[in-house]
Amino acid sequence: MLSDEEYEQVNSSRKEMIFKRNEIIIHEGEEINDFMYLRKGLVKLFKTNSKGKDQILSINKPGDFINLLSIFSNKTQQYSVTVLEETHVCSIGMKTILSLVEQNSSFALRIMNRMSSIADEVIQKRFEIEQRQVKGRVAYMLRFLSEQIYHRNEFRMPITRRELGELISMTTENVIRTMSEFKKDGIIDMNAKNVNIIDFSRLKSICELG
Amino acid sequence: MLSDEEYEQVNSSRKEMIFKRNEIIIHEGEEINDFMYLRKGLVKLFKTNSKGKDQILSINKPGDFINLLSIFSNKTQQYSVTVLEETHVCSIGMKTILSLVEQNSSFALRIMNRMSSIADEVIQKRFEIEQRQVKGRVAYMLRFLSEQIYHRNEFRMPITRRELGELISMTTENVIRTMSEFKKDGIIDMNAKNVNIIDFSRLKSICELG
DNA sequence: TTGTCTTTGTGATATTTCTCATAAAAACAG
DNA sequence: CTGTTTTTATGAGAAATATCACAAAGACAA
Repeated sequence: MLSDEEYEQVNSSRKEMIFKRNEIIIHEGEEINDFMYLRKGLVKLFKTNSKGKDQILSINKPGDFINLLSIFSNKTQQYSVTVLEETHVCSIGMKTILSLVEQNSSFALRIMNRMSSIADEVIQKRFEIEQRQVKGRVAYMLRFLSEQIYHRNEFRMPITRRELGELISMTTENVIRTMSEFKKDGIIDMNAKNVNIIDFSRLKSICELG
Repeated sequence: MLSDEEYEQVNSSRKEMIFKRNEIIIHEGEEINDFMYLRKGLVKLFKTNSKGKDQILSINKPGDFINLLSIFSNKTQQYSVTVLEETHVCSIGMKTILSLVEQNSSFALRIMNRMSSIADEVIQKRFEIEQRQVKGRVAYMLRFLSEQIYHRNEFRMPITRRELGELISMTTENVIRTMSEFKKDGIIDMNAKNVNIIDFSRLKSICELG
C-alpha cells in the first residue's frame, strides 16, 4: 500500500522495543507521541477508576494496534497498557503517520478501516460480557483465551483471577469459585495457572446459554 | 475545511429525511450506503442479542454521526437505530465521502478525529455504567438526560423504563423501583414520563458514589 | 368510545453476587 | 534460603438483583 519512498519514511522513524512481564508500556494520561503496534507477546489495556479499581478493556495480541482508538482525537493516552508476556512493540512517530495520511489516501482509508473494526469489536465484546452472568462470562473468557490467543485447549493463564475479574466486572472470589466449579464438574482441569479445557462443548454451551 | 467544489459535491449527494417517533432509521444487518448525521431530534442505537433482548448502546442527539463507527469497516450496519423524538437525518452517499477522503487529507483527518473520540466516549460510558450498581446507574442516566440532552432539570423521559433498563443492563422492575425510591426520598419528582430533578446535588452524589 | 396492548407500579420470593474472614500455596525480594 | 507479599481457595452471611405474579394507568387502534 505504501510506495518505496513512503516505506522508507516509516522504516526510518520506526523504533522497536522489548518489554518484560509486568512492565508498563503506556501510562494513562501520558502524551501520545507514537503509533504503537504489537509485534510479539501479550498485553492488557486498562483504566483505573475513581475508586482506585482497575477495569480491563482488552487483552491484545500480536498484530494489534494498542493505541489506535485514542490516537487521532486525544493528546493523551486513554488507557494504560502493561505486559502479560514478553512483548515486542513497534512504534512509529505520529508525525510520520500524519504525513502518510496526507500523502496517501489508501493508507488513510486503511487506517479508518482498522479503527472502525477495532471499535466495533471492543463494543461487541463489552456487550457479550454484559449480557451474561458470572459462569457465562468466565466461560466466554476461557474460550477467548483458548480460541483467539493460544489456539489450543491447554494453556497457562496469562492473567490472575483478580485480573480476570477486572475484565468481566466481577469480584476475584466469584471468578475463583466459578473456575473451581468448572473443575469439579469436569469441564476444565486446572492447577494454579495451568488450565486445560477438557469438555469444550460443555464450556461452549455455558458460554452460549448464560 | 472543504473547497467550494467539494462542498458542492457533498451538497448534491446530500439527502434530508424526517422520521417520526418509533420509526426505524437503520436496521442492524442492512447494507451501509450512506454516512448519516443527526440534524435534529433524538434516537437510540441498539442491538438485539441472541436471546432476543435489546441492548441499547447510546442515545444520540443532533450533531452526532449515527453510523460512523461501523461505516469504514463493515458492509453492513452493526446497530439498529430508531427514533425517540421526531428526527431530521442528513445522509451523504458513501461514494462522496470516500472520494472526499481521497481528495482532501484534512477532511480525512477530521473524520479520524471524530471516529476516535466517538469510540473513546462510547467505551468510557460503558465503563462508567459497569462500575456502578442500579442506583448509581439510574442516577448516571438521569444526569445524562438532564445535563447532556435537555439542559434543564425538568424533562419528559424520551425512553420507557424498560429501555432505560436496556441501556444500563438492568431489569425493568429494578429501574422502576429505583426511580420510585428516588421520588420517595425527594431527589426527583415524577409522574409517568415527566421527571423533575429536585435535589440535584444528592443525585450527583449517588451517581458518584455508587 | 371501546377494547387491547403496553407501560408503570408493587409485593413476595428466589437467585446471584458481594463482602468479610481466614488459610494454604505460590511468587518474589533480599 | 527466609521472610514477605500476592494469589488461590473456601465458607458463611449480607446485600443486590432477578423473577414471577398481578393490578392499575396510559397509549393506541378500530
